[in-house]
Formats: sequence, structure tokens, C-alpha cells
Amino acid sequence: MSDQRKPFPFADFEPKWQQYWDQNDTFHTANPGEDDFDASKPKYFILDMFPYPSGAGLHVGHPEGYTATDILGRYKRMNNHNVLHPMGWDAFGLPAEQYAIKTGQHPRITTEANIENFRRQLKSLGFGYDWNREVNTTDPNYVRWTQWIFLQLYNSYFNEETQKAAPVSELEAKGWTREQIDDVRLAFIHEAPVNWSPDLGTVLANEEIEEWKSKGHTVERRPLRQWMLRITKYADRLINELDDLDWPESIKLLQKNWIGKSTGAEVIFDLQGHDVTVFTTRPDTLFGATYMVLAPEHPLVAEITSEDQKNAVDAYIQGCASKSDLERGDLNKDKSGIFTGATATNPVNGEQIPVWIADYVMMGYGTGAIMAVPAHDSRDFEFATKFDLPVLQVVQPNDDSDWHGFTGNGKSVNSGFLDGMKTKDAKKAIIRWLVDNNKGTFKINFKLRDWLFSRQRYWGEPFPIIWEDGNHHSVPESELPVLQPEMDDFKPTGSPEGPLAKATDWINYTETARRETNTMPQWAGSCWYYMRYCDPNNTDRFISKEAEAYWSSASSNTEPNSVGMVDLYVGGTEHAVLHLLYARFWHKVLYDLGHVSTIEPFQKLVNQGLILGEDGAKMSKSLGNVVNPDDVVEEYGADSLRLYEMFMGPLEQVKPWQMKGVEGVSRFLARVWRLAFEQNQEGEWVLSSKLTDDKPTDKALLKVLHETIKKVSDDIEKMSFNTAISQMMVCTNAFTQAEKLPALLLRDLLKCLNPFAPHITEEIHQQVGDAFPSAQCSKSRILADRTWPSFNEAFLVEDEVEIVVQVNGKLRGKITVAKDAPKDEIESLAQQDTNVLQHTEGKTIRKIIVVPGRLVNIVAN
RNA sequence: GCCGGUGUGGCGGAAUUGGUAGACGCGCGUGAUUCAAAAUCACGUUUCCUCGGAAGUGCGGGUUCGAUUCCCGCCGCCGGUACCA
Repeated sequence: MSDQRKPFPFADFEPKWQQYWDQNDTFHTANPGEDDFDASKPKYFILDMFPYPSGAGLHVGHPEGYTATDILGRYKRMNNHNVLHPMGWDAFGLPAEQYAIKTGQHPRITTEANIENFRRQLKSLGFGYDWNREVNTTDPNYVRWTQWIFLQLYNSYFNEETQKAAPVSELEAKGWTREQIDDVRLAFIHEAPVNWSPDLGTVLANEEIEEWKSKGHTVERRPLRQWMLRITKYADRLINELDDLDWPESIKLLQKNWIGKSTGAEVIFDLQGHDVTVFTTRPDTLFGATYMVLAPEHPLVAEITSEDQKNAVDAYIQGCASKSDLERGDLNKDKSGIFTGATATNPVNGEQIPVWIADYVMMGYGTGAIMAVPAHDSRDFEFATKFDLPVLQVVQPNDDSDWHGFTGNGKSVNSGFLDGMKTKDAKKAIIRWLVDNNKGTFKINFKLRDWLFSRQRYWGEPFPIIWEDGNHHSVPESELPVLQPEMDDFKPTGSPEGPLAKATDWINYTETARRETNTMPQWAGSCWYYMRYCDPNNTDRFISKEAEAYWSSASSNTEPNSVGMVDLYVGGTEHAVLHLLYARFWHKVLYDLGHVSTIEPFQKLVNQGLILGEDGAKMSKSLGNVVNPDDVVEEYGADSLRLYEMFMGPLEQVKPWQMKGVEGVSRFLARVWRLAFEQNQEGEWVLSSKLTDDKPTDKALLKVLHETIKKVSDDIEKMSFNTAISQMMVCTNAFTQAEKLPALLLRDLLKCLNPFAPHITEEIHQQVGDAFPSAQCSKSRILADRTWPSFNEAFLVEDEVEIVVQVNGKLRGKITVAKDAPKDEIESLAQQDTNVLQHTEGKTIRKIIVVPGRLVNIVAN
């Protein structure tokens, strides 16, 4: 006996079973074509967001999602599925590189050590991963295919007619020039202001700025030559194809808002001889445009500014530039701006309107210029009020609300030929007018920008690109992977070339050709890792056609209009827009090019809620409220940790950690243990004398067991793990109180509990099976390989049911009747109840409502 | 500001989608066991009171025989977002 103080000897059997699963490859899943592949079983592809192996190791948030998927994976296995449930490492990333810069140690070494630790921790929690399929984004054989996918993007363009990616070789065949082709590639070179962080020595994607700023780094705008990915071409599909996904609506909405589609029109104004195009979602309000605003960075500003306004305008622009570094709009609610001295002509009515400059108009969206309709736009209204500009009503609200600042739909007024039209019709009419008069056109705009894809880092995938005579071309596929050169100095150069530029031998590809020295962002590897799991060791393709076809096939219980490859994806909300949007984009490109057979990567998405510290605050080192899974395993065992994380509350919900709660589920597991074992005088665990080899006959026990089988099955499907556990507690309490417990009953409870607490259930199953072979707990087959129990409806029904009697909706009594008692019998019985009689005395019974099997409500007054 | 989520005992949370509010667990209380403690087991535990009831799911209305659940109007907390024309 090991530790007398532990309520059950988990420290003895947990490592034992982990070793068993490892050595027997219990959770290995065969691929089509392999000997042990069973094509008759449906597939179930279940995916965790793979971790970045940080030096800090696992935190309790990781096992939350991982336990949920493990339960589902084990459950599906027991329900005759080929379950693909793998794990891997998103191992490129800044911390390893920054550590390398500080110490000179190669990032690969740190990364390997961290992975080692993560793997140990995950194994100590007994997750049923197929470790043969482990992927590592930094592995040369993985990098190779990341670069290969990049080349698919590089060698493709977006065909507007088919709305699909297609090879640029099509364009070559049509006689397009190199320059023309380079302009349409999905991966392209672009010189534009980007977000450059001087202290990180790299550029960042728009999406990343906030994260790094919050960590105290500075970010500034700087024009640089960068690799971009043309994700904007997929904006419409990225919105529309969300429809068939089984994702939380809030996440779909988040993505839609991020993509930010707005429908409207472009209108051309004459600005002193220049055509200035503005974008508006409300072309119907064109008659109400009383001034125009240009962004401070607008290229026409210098030219159109009048002599007497020049100093003021310059000063204003200067002011904007200096504060652009700070949070330009963050808490700056006050509008600012300056008159240019110029006027523009409103094309629809010839009105001369003043042209202003203001930083509430941004160069990066639309055209960097707006027509201001202060009467029906809150920002324009605020601006016009402050600078005393005219406000002209052009929309009449349908109700009698105030038209000042009214932004809804109504009827056009003061708008010439639009007068009297509904907003919707007025939009159509004015667009027709604009088109007919060459003054504008229908237009859709997106907030989504093209994806800035290059970074100035060492620890990332190099681009498989060569520069020669100012042109770029790809390296031959046979040269993949292109790996970083070995270096000792990983410091950023501070220049946009990045640290790879210091590897002088490496960058010289030939006498005249140089390698691209930028590397890819960390998102690259995580964009397609789920595919690689399907065929992780393939050296000929990123995934074999057979593996792709099988793991993309319909699962037994997915929706008929299922469009995603992975059946279930579980992870945190922090990836709601970035990772999930990028991965969908890559997947669609690969679909267009015929490399994958589904249009979406992830059919169902579930976000697990954050686990807060015991104090209700977010776990953080500085608050000292971080819970280390290793400590919990040491103290209570892996099963207790797993079970507690699932028992805390609904998976999706944010919830605080309570060590007392871990103790509670640990006590529950101890009770399960004591169903099978009792301690003798020496303190050794021996088989419980309560266990029998009898055929189960006790109706009450059969009922609670079968209720449990039913509820646990349903709840696992619904991912309502906390209620499943609570039902197993009810069952265990009933079993504990029984005089005798047939081993057969215990076995089925163990099966239900196995996906949640795999170690203890296997251990009990094995030991009890040795003693009671008749309970079919044979030693040769472990629980994980057995089939999930099915419940028998016959055990659930009761002959008699308790019915609640209410008088005027208030509980007054309870009666017990036969389960199929007729309505009138229930009614009369209910009225005879003494307490009911007391409450109906002296009153007239108006109505009696009988809900069969539930209640009777007597309405009396 | 806008968008989304959420609000139930001392605490984490249940409630068959309109039908006994508080399952299960924590904590607490009482008892058994023990020389004693821990562990374990049994019972109790929404609140108030005159022990018969009364009130009660953020607040105020409504629909209904009946509302945590549906409708209208507020309030609080959490998350996302930030002048996107």
C-alpha cells in the first residue's frame, strides 16, 4: 500500500495505465490502406487547438478543452467510430526567439525542451491521443508543406468569374506578362504603410497590433515592401459559407463584423477640377451632403488647400501625424478638423460645398474621403455642430421622431427626384442616376484588409522565394523545405530585412540571385495543422488523397449539409477571428485548387470558457492565483483533475477554480473505488464483500443504472458534462447504499465513467474482472475497447407515479397513481386529498387541469 | 457608444424547453464510529414567521390555470469592438 492518506491509490495505477495505453498503442487510429483499418466504421475527427509549448508548461485552461474532447473521443470509440484525435505543437513563436536572443541558445533547443515537458504533462492526464500522429510546425517535414501551401497561393490568382482560386499558368497561357501576373497572385509583394514595431524589430498584422501594444511594445506606421495574402478576395465567401457551420452564433457574428461588408455606392465629386470619389452606404442622402471631408493623409490635400488656409492645414496634419502613434481615436471623442479653403460640387444638384480635413476620416477605409450628411450621420452631425456647418434634412422618419441625426430608414425629402421614395427605393434610384450620368456606381466595401504575411524574425518558416533582377520567383518544389541557416546571432537587424539577412552564405542563392529573408508569421503553421494530422508522415504530399477523402467524409451524426472536415473543434474564444479566419481562407484556396474536398475546415466549433482563479480574477503570475495541473495531479490524481474541470459547470462558461471542488470529486471517485474495494485490518484494499456474482434483479438499482446510462449518453452528445457527472454521482450513491451490488451493474457504471476518469475505471474493471469472470469483465479486454452500454427502456418505467396537486397554482398535495391512470380518476383522487380539501373549502371549482404523469391544478375561487 | 453573453441559496451550479425551483457538489449543522482526531457513514441545510403558512430565480409590468422558462420596459456584471462613412 502506498500512501495511506490518499482515499484511493491513484498514484499506483495512474502511471500504470498511461504506460499500458502507450505500449499497446491503444488510441492509435489506422488510416485507409493500413492493415488494421476498418472501413465499415464511420469517422469522427475531433480536434483541440494545439498549444504553443511555452516555458511555463500547461495551465489548467488546457485540460479543460482537452478533457472535453477526450471524453467525446473515447465515447465515440466505444460507439464504434474511427476516432481521429491527435495533438501537436504550434512551436514557432516569439518567446523562444527572444530567449535565444538573450542567451544565444538556438530556439530549437528551447522549443524541444518545452515540447518534452508539455508532452509529459499531457500524458500524465491520460488523454487518449494518437501520439503517432503528433505534428510540430517547426519540423522540417512540416515546414516543407507549409511552404508548399504558400507556393500554391503564390502560383494562384483569384478568378472573378468563378469566384475561385486558379493557377496563374492559365494567365501565362493567355499571354499575360510577368508584371501583370505578379499583380494578381494570391501571395504578392506590396509596398505600403505597415505596422512596424521598432522594439520587436518586425512588422505586425493589423490583427496583432492590439495584443503586442497591450504587452507594452510600440507600433508605428511605416511604408515597407511586404508579402501579402489576398484574403480580401474571399471576403464574400468567408461570410456566406459560415451559414452551414455549426458554430456559436456569436463567433459567426464576430467574423462577419471583422470582415465588415457594407453595401452602398461610390460618388464622384468635382473638387476644383479633380475627380474625388467617396464611398457611402447612404447614397439616398446625397442631396443632404453639405460638406466634404478628406482624411489628413489624402493625396489631394496639398494641391487643393488654399493659400490662406495652408499654414493651418499643415499644422493640423502635423498634429494628426504625431498623435497617430498614440491611440488616435481611442478616448478622443472630440471631433477635430480644419477647412481647406476649397469647395467641391455636389454632382446631383451642383451645390458648392466646403471641403474639410478631419482625422475622423481614415485613409485606410473606402477612398479616404467622405460626403458628410450631418442630418443623418451621427459623426457628421457632431462635426457639423462643432464647426457650425449647415445641416439639411433629407430623410423623414416613419414615426414622428426627430430628424436631426436620424440614421434610420424613412422617406426622402428635399431631394429632388427622390422625394417621397422609401430609403430602399431612393438608394436604387440614385445609383441608377449616378451610373447614367457617369457620376458614380454601386459599390461594396469591406473592413477586411489583405493579410500582411511577412515577419522579420528568425524563428519562422522562410519564404521559398528567390529575388533576381528585382523580380521574385519560387524555388523548385524539390528544394523544399527551405530551412533557416544555422546562426548564433538571432537579434533583429532593426531593418525590414530581418535577422536572416545576416546569414551571408545562405542568402546567396546563385551569383546573381538572393533569397527572400523574411519569414512567415506564426499563423502559417496553425492554418493547416489539422490536415497534417490525417497523414503526418507523408513525404510525397501534404496529405494523401485517400486520407483526405476518408477524414473529410461525412461522420455518422453530422448534419446532412455538413461542409467541414473536422467534426468538432474545441478551443478558446481568443482565436475567434484571427486563426479561424486565416485557416478558413487557406482551406478554401486548397479547395479551389482541388487539394481538399470540403469548403470549410471546421464543422462544429465549441469555445471553452476561461477558468478564473480562486479569487474570481483571471489567473496570472502577478496575482499569484495560478493553479498548476502538476500539483493537482500529485495531490488528487489525474482522474480527479479531469473530472473536476468537467464538473465545474458548462464547458462554454467562465468559472472560478475551487480547490474544495477538486476534493469533492476526488471524494466521489473514492466512493466509486469503495464500491469495489474495502480496506482490511492491515489497511490493504481488498475486494468488497458487497460485490456479488448474481444476476441483477433489484429494480431500484437497475432503474438508477439505466437512467444513468441514458443521461450520460445524452449529456456527452450535448457536451453537458457537468450534468452527466452529477447523474453518475446519484448512481454511485444508490450503489453505495445497496446491501449487495452485482458486479454486472458496477461494470456498466464503470463504462459510463470511463471516458471521464479512465484510470480508476480501468483499474477497478481489471481487478473486479479477475474475481467475477461471469460479469464479463475479462482481463483480455480493457474498458476503452469495449462497447458503450445501452439502456433498457423497460427498467426506466415505473408502475406508479407521483402526481403533484396544486390549488390555484400553489402546491397543496401529492398523490400516487398508476402510471396509466385515467384522467377522471386522477381528478377525483386529487380532490380527495385532505390538504387540497382545506384549500378548496368554500370555493367553487372552476376548472381542473391535468398534466398526465406530472400534476393536477385545481382552479377555484 | 455599438455588438454579444449573463444574472437562481453562503458558494459552483441543476431544472425534461411552460408544469413540484434549488438536482449534484462545496460549505455549514446534528448524530454514529473513535480514547481522541482525520477519514468514513446517516440525517438536515432558500428566506421569514405566530409551525399553519407566507415570500422567493436582478428590478417593474404583461400573457397564462400555471412563468427561472414566453412578451414589453429598465438595472447590474462579464467579454468583444472602437469614428469603417
